[in-house]
Amino acid sequence: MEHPLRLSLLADVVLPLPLAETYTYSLPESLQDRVRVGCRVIVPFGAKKIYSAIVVKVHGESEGFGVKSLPLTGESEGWGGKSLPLTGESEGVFKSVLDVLDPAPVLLPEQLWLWHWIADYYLCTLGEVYRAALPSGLKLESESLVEYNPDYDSDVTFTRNEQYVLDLMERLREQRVQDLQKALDASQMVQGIREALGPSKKSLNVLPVVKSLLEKGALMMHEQLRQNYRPRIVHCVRLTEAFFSQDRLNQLFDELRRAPRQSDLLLRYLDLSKASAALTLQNRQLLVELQKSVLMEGQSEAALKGLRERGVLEVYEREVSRIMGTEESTPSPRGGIGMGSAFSTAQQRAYDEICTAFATQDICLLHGVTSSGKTEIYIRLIQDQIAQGHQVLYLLPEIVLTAQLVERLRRVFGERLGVYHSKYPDAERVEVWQKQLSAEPYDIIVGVRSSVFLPFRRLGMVIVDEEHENSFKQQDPAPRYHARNVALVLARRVGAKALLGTATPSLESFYNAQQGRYALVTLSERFGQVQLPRIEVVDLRDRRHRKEMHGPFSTDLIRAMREALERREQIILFQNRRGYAPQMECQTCGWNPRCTQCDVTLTLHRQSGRMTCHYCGATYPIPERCPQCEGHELVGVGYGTERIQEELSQLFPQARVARMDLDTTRSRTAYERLLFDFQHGHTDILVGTQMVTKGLDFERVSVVGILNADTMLNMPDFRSYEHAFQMLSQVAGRAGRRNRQGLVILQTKSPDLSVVRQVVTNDYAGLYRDQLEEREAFHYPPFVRLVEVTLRHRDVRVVDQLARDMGALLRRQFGQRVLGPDTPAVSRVQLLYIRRLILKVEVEASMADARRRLRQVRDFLLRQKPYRSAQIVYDVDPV
DNA sequence: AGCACGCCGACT
DNA sequence: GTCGGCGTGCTC
Repeated sequence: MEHPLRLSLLADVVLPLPLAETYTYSLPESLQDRVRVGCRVIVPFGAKKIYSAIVVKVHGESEGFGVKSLPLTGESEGWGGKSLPLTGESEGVFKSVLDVLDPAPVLLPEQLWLWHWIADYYLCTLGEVYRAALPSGLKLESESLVEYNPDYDSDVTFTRNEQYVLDLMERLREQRVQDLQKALDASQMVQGIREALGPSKKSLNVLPVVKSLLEKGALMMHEQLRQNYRPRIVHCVRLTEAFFSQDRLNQLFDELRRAPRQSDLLLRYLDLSKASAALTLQNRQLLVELQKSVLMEGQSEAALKGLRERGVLEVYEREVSRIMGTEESTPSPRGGIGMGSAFSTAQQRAYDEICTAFATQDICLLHGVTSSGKTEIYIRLIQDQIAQGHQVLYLLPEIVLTAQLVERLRRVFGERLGVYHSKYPDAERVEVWQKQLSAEPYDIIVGVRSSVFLPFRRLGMVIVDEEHENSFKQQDPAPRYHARNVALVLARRVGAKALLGTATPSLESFYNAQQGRYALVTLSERFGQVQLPRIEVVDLRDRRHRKEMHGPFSTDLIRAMREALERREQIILFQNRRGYAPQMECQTCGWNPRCTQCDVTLTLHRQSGRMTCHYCGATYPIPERCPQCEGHELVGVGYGTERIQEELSQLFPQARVARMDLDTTRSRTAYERLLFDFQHGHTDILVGTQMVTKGLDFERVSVVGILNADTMLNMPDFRSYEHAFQMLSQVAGRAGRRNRQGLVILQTKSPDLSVVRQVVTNDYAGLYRDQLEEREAFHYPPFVRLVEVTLRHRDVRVVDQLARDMGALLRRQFGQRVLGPDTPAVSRVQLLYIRRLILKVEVEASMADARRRLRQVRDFLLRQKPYRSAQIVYDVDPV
């Protein structure tokens, strides 16, 4: 450390890859003072790739020798070729950092700490956390480009395929390798060359051809970092200072008498800039700045050129935020904060209780029935936080498109509010991220799951709305983290308060409240004395028996809908299956079309005229005849949202019916359109999946129909009743606003289940009591912690053997805490066979120890020959 | 996750 | 005899 001359530094970095280790790079002197922990750097990795990596540690060489992961074999070829002396003193041992991307860290120390916590707790790698945490605009990855070399040696000869690809490249000049295959396939289609290539070949594989063309020098290849994020630039026009005086302008108009176009343009400029000045007031700069595109509408470019040459106007570029656009029309009520809207006495009491609770406790559960006005309470708490100079993170589940809520919060908080949502363009998320790091960050962020990763310098409170929602738990790619729990960990770390709000608390949270770990505040009164809806249970078996079913609708439901339509009120129908029919069946022999890659029946989609696998997304044409018996009658069995919509149109031809499910809400705009239409009464009946259950507030919904509650009640899951209660209560809560009690028709084959009764009487306490008792008796959360183990392999025999081996190994470690292996209901997805084990860890036991053993078991098994190509996935606290 | 290297079947 | 399939191992 005391070498005064040159201390060469090393940086440990995290790559955006699922790798367990950090990697060490040397820091060229020129970069040393720019690098800090939390910065992004560009590093080469492997033979050719280049990535942006995050610096997690900067250290001197001797210290850096802790990188045991380096295989010090001494005969590494690729980088430097030097042997690696055990002292690690030599240059060339490590590759160099190529560049530093950020002048200041993009991650604050708390974020990095949180990354480590997540990787450790959820049994994943830092690289996986990195991938989830940063918006893709901040994650750079190189791509290979092939380029046509016009100067290639004309003596070389080419095969027919080479010549073909070369001709293509001569036109394209430069192309991403991934795109070249597509370009080739497309041109083959057009030219019908397939036959020329021989009938046996499905399609020409470009990679080998490109490789030989590279060797022959006809193509060149290089790696390029793709910059995904570009700031938005607008061109602005302003009057130069020389012409700020009225006299000078008058003189100018004289000069311009022969140039009417220029004169017009200048007049227009003065006009428009004054107009905008009138709106924005007092700012002298804004008085003269105008967006070029606005100014130039219907004007001539030549006139602008003339005025620029005279030095009257100047054109310049300005970076603008995508987030607010340029319309600053929303008045930002900076002074309005602290006013607050009128609280009901119940709200005031709840607010007071929360404040009192926070004096002694850090986490508070707000249990408030649907429409009790929780949002107003949040707003007041946010205002308090802002007044104290703190920031607030407001988390909400993925599915609730934030539009309604954001609109409401925007009215109160104006530009102090930032929105972080996966359905927004990535560039906007990058800007939110950068603003958080700036000197003037947002005071409140409303965001989904991934916003727990955003940097905050002064976080004072986290609000988790709809805390019971499962979409807070990331399912598929690791990290499988629960944003609510991560937010709680973050809050504790930075000393912030946490408020969990919901009408139907998760069992875990309510249990924590009962145990005194969380404060509990209850709000049992709907705002404005609106009554809870009346829930009518309709026994499907009985109605079927009495022939009172019309397809999926009982006569009870039809009557309720008809009456609502006559009163010009709106209806929401909930059916938790998308598509037309969840299954198809041959009328003659009973055959069902199944997915070739997954162990499931295919869902019929009328809209696309195809059959779809809801597990892998594959689609198939509808066969003309049954492949088993040649029969012609293949019919859809059961009801999806698409079919419900169709039946409704027949039942009520005059009603306007809309459908809200995954298929109709692919884009944010489509989603918002649907909501807008419903909200403004352009739709009478809204049919949908879970999406319609989530916190949407509509004024005129008087009837809610749950077409078939049994799909939820029969789930083979220890949480199925809890989930069913949550979902049914939430959807029921959509009914009956203001002046009239709503009506919910709940259709089920099991009307006598206790959970159905509890939904009807809104008896959360009853549900909680029953479920908790069961959880305790059968050792489920919150009495134990679960880790779900999923094994996948292409070969059934291998996966079965692995499942047995793993079961044995885990039992040796954990004894009877291991359940399984089992074969899940859907036993094969995307050609992979699936097995499952569950580990139950007592809450008193050391989870850290359990995690360490789980890691060991996984690493051990994946080193075994036959299991190398297997997937072993741990899901900590599965939902 | 890429990607390169290496070992066995269906085409020239 | 080669081309090209994907199993296996490595990346500072």
